[in-house]
Amino acid sequence: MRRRAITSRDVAERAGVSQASVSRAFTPGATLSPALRERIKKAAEELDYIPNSIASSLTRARTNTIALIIGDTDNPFYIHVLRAFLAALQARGQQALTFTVAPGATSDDAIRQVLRFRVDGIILTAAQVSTRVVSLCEDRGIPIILFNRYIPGADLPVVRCDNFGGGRLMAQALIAAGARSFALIKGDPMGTTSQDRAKGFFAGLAEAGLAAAAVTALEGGSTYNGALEAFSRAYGADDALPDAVFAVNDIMAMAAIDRFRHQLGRRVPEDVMVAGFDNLPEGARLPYRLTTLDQPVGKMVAETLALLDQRRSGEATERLVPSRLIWRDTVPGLAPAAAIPPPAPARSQS
Amino acid sequence: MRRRAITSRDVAERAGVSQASVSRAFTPGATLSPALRERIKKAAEELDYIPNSIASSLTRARTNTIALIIGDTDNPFYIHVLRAFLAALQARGQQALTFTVAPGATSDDAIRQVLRFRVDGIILTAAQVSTRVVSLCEDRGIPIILFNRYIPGADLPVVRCDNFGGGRLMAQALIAAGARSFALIKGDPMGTTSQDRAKGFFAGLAEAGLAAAAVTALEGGSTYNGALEAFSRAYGADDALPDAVFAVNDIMAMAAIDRFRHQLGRRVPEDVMVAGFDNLPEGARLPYRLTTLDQPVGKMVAETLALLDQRRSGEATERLVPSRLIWRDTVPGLAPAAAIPPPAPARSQS
DNA sequence: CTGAAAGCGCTTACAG
DNA sequence: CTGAAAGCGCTTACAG
Repeated sequence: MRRRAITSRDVAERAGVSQASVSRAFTPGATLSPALRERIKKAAEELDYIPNSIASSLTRARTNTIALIIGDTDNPFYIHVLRAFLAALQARGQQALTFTVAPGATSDDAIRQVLRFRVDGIILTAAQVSTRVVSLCEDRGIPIILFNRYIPGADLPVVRCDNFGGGRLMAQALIAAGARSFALIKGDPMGTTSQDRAKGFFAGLAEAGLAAAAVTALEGGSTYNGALEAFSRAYGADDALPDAVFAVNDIMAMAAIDRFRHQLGRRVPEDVMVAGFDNLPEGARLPYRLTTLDQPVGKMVAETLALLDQRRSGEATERLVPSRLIWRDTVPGLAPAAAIPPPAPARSQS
Repeated sequence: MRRRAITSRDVAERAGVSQASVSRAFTPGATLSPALRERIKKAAEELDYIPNSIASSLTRARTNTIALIIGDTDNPFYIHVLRAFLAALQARGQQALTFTVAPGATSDDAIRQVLRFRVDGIILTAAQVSTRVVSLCEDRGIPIILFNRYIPGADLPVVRCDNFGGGRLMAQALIAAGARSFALIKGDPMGTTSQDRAKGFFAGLAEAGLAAAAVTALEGGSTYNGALEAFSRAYGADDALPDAVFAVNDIMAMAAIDRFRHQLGRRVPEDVMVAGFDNLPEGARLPYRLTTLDQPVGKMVAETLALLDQRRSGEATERLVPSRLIWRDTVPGLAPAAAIPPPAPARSQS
């Protein structure tokens, strides 16, 4: 039943040429007379020949495969990032070896796996790595690029949003909207993204002369449920609410809105303003109409792949992409709702 | 800079053994004296040796890699499915080569790619294939398993939810809740999933003596935005609403609720009942509290991997998994809200 | 238990 | 332009 696979040698025999010529017929750019090429293609077609790229990977020492390691699949933002990478990689004709890593866990195991496969590059999203494993990659000349995260010790190329700048911008915006007391809900304590957004937010407040005492800090673990619990513990039925809540990502901002509206019967933005960060398509929908900061996923993905192409794994590079304020309805009064561009989805409409 | 990779030969030299013994030291189950094994492991460690699985794939004719082809990343359900597969595959020590396919497009190109890579199996989710490509897989002994879809022509193993039964069940439930006029919104016109749910729904109505005339059928393309547009066209501010809406998936049910509540100012369920299918975690949240049918993703994924292990690619097998009614707040009166189990997330809380 | 050798299916200098 | 041959880094009969 499971017959031996058809190889280039079988095709060669049928076409009456050498095996090397068959290989050339399937190698773009190889020199081969049109006559031979045609004869070979015909024989290959008749035999349903499909070249074995495992074998070609072995000789060329390139697999045409990129590893995608994603550390926070609970945050829809990284799902959109994953979709964008998968689409972009496919468009480039590259394969994607996808790994997910439990939050908090290190991606060392995944990377060791990936190293066996001799991938052409590694993209690391919202996940941790040890410097030990980073140097294993460097020794092998396999570029590893950080997406929206940096690692203080290691000197890796990174593409990230200006998280600090975004946090600062949002502080200014909320102050302009009249807020003077705040809650800030943070995400992954190990993640530089959450930390930088929080730092930027505090910096923005400080510049306006508002003390850190005006801020209640909460931990939401970057998930909807984590944030819902944090808000439930922090704000009961009779508690006074802050003027504004800044969630370091949209999914936690959505949890804030749900807590206030559906469990406490408060109004957003009249009783409490809420703002997020990411510009998820989900946050743009009618139950939320969330004011947020846009992370340009498409642009960040393109920058990442461009860095990968340069593959100077030695030189550290940083591509900082700015975020942009998106005014919707959960913070009052600064921009007409109609003027707000919808988020640009990764590939199609969500 | 990029030095030659360390191979088993280097390790052999350092340990003073043959290259074959090094290979055995890294092959579970191979016979090798403990003394040698230890000496080899030590040398390997010192050299940072990582076995090349491209080479081993070539000799063993197994890559330990499964292709995941997913055709509808706009529907969050399939994102949850993808996450579940990635987690399960990793737990089994297998790699996942992930492809997305644009809705409506065929996965033939992706499968041809994958065939070059000599994957150990292909899982096809919400995507089309041609019978031509199916037979290419069969010829090569590569099992291909359909997840939540079947292909009338081809005789492929499939794991799917009892979509017909679920649609029928929901018809009965809505009738029991008092509904007599209905809107039904369908998804991908090419997808058997959407079709079967709709058929089951009509069957359930017919059994209760309700004519198909009591149903307004809409096309939502399985997306939030597609469904929102369909409802916007079908129901304006002054239009009478049906007693109940059955959306063939949750994401379209969420669009229905948003349209009615936020754009038309109607109440759900008082003015119109809404039910979905999938039991998305998103639909369980406070703004929706959606009544729906649960698809047991974890179980379906486990069944799929079990089928893959059998890899009798000739025999067609069908694993039908039942769905279960989840009563929440968008259909009144049949079960206490507190008694409803939350959806079981793929890996952790969403 | 261990080693020498053949082989997996390609690519790519090297000749001609 | 084309072919014969070596080689990529493993695994696995086959001897000993």
